Amino acid sequence: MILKIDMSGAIPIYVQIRNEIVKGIGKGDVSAGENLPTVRQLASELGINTMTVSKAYQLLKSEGFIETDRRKGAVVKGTHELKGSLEGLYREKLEGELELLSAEAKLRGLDKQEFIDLCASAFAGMEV
Amino acid sequence: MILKIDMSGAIPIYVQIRNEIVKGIGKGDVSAGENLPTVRQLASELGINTMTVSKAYQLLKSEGFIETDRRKGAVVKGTHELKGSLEGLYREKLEGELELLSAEAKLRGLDKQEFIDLCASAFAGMEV
Amino acid sequence: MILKIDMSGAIPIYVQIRNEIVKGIGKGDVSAGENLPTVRQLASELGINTMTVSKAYQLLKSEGFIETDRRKGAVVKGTHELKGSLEGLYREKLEGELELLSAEAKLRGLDKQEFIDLCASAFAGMEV
Amino acid sequence: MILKIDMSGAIPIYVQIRNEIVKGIGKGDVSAGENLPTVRQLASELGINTMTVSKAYQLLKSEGFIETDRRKGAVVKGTHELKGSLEGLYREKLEGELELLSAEAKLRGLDKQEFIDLCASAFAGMEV
DNA sequence: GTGGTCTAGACCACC
DNA sequence: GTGGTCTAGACCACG
Repeated sequence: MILKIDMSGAIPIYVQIRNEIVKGIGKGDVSAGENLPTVRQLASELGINTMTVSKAYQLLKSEGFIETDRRKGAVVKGTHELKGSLEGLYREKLEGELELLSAEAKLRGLDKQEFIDLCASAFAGMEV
Repeated sequence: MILKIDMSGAIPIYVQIRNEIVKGIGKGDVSAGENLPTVRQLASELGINTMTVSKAYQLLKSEGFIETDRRKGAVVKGTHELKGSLEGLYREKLEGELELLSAEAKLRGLDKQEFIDLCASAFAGMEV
Repeated sequence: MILKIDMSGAIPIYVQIRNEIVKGIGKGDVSAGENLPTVRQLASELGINTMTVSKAYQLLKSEGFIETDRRKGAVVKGTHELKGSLEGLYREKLEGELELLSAEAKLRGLDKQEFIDLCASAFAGMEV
Repeated sequence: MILKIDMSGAIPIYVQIRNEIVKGIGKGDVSAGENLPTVRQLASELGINTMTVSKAYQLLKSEGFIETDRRKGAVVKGTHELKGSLEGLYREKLEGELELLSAEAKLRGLDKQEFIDLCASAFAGMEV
């Protein structure tokens, strides 16, 4: 498990870790039922504080992406277990972010087709 | 010019203002050459400090979305004046964000078509 | 007399006018003894307030670059009349600015020769 | 880290701080990878508000001279990481400033050789 | 009237 | 501990 983290930059490290792991699950780098590295492992790999990693894991857990078991550590949950939870709120948030991204894309000179192609190829990267 | 701002919440107010204005420009609520409200106006409308609004305007200025003309206040720039500059960096950032969004969408149970439809309708909401 | 003015941007318009005129005198576009356009002329050409132009002329006068005569308007002074005045202060200011420019040039990757070549060609542009 | 700041005077304090730090990096007073004083430290040394220092740091950051690492504070970037980005715009700005300086130098009675010597010795003051 | 700057003091998230 | 954010109120230069 190798994560791209930008130590400087505005986004908090624990959020970056969370994001990278969500991407990793989406891409199938780690599948449902598999273990995430331990907090200590990941912290030492990235050269950061264990608290920071722990915070990321707690975030992932609270969002329903993983479960933490005292014996097995952090385990990725299946997609179907996630569906339906917070459905409405999530949709709203997603739509808001897409609205912002598409506004910016348009102002940067992308046309509709280019934008949609980018969206499609991003999603395609997720397919197993 | 009415902006939806979440006073509590993690995203800094000045970033929210920036985002809302980018959306507004994208949708055509304000067109190239038109004025944004003055710093004082917007600040009093939103019930916040002028410096917070000023910070948002400076951010928009540094990103090339607006200009501040000493005589006319803040003016929206044309879309074409933006193209090309830092093109590559922007693409990379956009792709990264779409990757994250599509990973999360997939894990939340959306299929490819649903995701793309959402992207398309977000872009369609922008000015023709 | 055509001046490049950036209406937005950090530098006050009257300072930009002052700078452009100093460059113009240096290049020989206007020679010692010649007239500058009247305040009204220049203001209408640039589409700005007469007060702004007037302020620029007052600045040039206070620095000794021009003289204003009620009958003849603003007249460019000769180089020799300028020499010696404020000699020490000017040198200090110039050295300070060159220090900053060379620091920045170095950090931007220019080597000494490139920097000096730029300085030389800038000065060469001034020779009549 | 001691900076010469002119509290009264036209140039904003945060710009002066930025300029002094750029010079400091150029001269090698602080090298790549080294830390700048913390915002609070510098603010109390200079007897000014933290926000003013913060503004200077953000400016330096936006220009690519420093990074702010949440763990280590503000860190000077290597010179090479700067090269190439916005190269053209920078050159234009530098040439414009040199044009103004050399025009003024000529009108103040400096000849070409004197001017170039000043440029050369300014650059020579920078770190080898 | 505008935006830009600064202060003094405060709170917060991050690590 | 750090930098980031925000406030309330003020002053200034610009045009």
